Amino acid sequence: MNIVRVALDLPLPRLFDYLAPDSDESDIGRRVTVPFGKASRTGVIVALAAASEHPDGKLKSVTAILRDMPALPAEWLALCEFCARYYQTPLGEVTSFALPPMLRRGKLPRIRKPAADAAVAPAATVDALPPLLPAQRAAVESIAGIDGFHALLLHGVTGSGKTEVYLRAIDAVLARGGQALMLVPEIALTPQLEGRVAARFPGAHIVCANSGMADAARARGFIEALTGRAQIVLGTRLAVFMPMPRLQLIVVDEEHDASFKQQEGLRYSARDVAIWRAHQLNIPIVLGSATPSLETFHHATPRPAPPIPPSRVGDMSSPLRGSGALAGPDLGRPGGGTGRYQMLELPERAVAEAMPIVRIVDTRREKLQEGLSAALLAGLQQRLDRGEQSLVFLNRRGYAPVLACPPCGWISRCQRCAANLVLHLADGRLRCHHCGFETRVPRACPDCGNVDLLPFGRGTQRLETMLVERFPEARVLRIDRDSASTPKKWQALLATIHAGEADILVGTQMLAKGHDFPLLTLVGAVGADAALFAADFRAPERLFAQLMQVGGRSGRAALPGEVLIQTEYPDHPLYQALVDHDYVRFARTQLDERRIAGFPPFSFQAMLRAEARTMEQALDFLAAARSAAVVLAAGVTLYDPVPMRLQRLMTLERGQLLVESLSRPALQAFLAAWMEALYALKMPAGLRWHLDVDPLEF
DNA sequence: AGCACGCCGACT
DNA sequence: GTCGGCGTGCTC
Repeated sequence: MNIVRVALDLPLPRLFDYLAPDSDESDIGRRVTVPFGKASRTGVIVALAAASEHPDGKLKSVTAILRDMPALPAEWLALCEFCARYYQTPLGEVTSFALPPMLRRGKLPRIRKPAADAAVAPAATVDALPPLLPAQRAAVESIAGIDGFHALLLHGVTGSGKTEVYLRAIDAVLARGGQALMLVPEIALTPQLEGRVAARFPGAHIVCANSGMADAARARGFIEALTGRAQIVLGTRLAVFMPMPRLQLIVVDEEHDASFKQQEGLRYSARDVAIWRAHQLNIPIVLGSATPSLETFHHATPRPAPPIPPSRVGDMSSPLRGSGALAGPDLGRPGGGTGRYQMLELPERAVAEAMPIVRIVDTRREKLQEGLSAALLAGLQQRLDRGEQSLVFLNRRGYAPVLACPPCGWISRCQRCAANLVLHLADGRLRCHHCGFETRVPRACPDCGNVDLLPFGRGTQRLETMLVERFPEARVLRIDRDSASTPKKWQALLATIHAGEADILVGTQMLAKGHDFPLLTLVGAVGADAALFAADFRAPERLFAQLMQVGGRSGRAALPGEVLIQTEYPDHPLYQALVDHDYVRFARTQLDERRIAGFPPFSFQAMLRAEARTMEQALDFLAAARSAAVVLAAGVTLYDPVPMRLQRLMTLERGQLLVESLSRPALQAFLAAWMEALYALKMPAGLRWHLDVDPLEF
């Protein structure tokens, strides 16, 4: 009997079998329409079978096997299967997510006439290529010399020429007739990058993949990748699922960036999945960053002597294949890493100028003016006098984080979330940054009628207002999610900056990524200290990366740059490392702390989260989940269920339960068994839960 | 996730 | 006497 096993987009961890008399091997990897209950659905055939465990008489027949495009290759299915296993997500949810929406629904885009792609014209002529620095050349040669799977960390500051190294590596792949995949953190960066790549490979067929694309274009790109017509695929995290039969190189730019981890639905890390995929295909992967994630840095740090037995290559159960199923991480060896990746250093800027000078401004003894120190104000005045641009970096939008009535103690709170409403004076509203709720700013205190409500704290709007008053001759431009709410507005702001029509920029982390501002010579960082003592153990790592990145915006052209960091902890090692541009020192210090505390990368984690109408319900469920887990939990630590840091979101109370292990395989084995138990657990109505493997947020 | 079936309160 | 609440059970 011909039976097909179908992955359907349902929150059920199993496949569904259907009769398909006319099916054969070539249908594995095809989309298929099937009757389901009283509805019809589209899924993917992942296997054929001669018999089903489901009672024979109850099998339905497929409606239609869609043979309208090439079947998805076995390695694509294997990639989805890995994600399903590793992230404990039903296979049908993974395949559905990995397909563009149009194909998922069983449709096809209208196929464009195959534009007469010139035969592969790999590179511009060699003499037109920019010259390489010695370190770049060494990196290019290292990559070129690789045969088979190899992960490389390309570590280099902003401006050190990482992109040029990627392009050379891609060039070599195209010359061999292969396909290359390049992942970048943000949609906003793809057009810019696409321009650069297209200019470099004028004859090549380049395809973009990101969630902002129109349905048809995305589906078309997917099919072009699948048929092998696309030579280069550029995209955000979801592009890691593009089928590419001749894939020979993966590049992950800004690999440390948190946006490679999806925070909802399939909570995958595109960087980690990319590493697994490179291993699966036995090809090299290049991870690039000025401030690598500590996980990656750890793997790219050589093992300490004496050498530990070689790692077990070929263990497909984990994306960062491990040092053997039962081996723990390398605890107790300060300064040592795992040596699984190769480190490629780009120590200097490719363009001729020096790194910006970083200075710490001690604000403990000083009376600040609206949060700004005399040193920063003087710096701004100086740049203004010289006709250069400055940037004040404050990672908090709005006018003030809260509005309060001092006499009676009222503060602006969100009705739906355990959070304050942020004052947005520019449009006279109070807004919740978590759920989007907003109201007019009240004229008087809703509790006591007092009309003297006071804003507390400072956001970008308030800084902007202050700077306009303080420097009336300056053109002050604010760049945050409010002022750059659409791509069009964002482009307009960028154009204004590039045209030199702004003197002082006030901005959030939006400004930190990927853009050069040639006229910018001063960056002031305000309010950074908060991250130093945050509950999240990754906060310092993020702060360092952010300050390094925002500092890198200054002094990229002919003008030297300066960075002023205002702090009440001028001696903090994080800031001192920034002064010295010493990422490696910072990373080692952090890794030592993590080693002692037993945090990743020295342990592996998963987070079970639950949301319900009451916190009691949420925590009760987590407690029940914990009880169900205890018998399974060999080699795994289960912590107590606790409320999440943002306790209530959209009127739902949220709790979480952390699971930790020194062994990734042990954690994986535990999670698989645990999920089975959890699916069997009875749930109060309205309770929802999910598992987050390798969580980034706590 | 949908979508059924299935027993207990206020409406034409 | 019926419309409808969401509890629980199933989908090849």
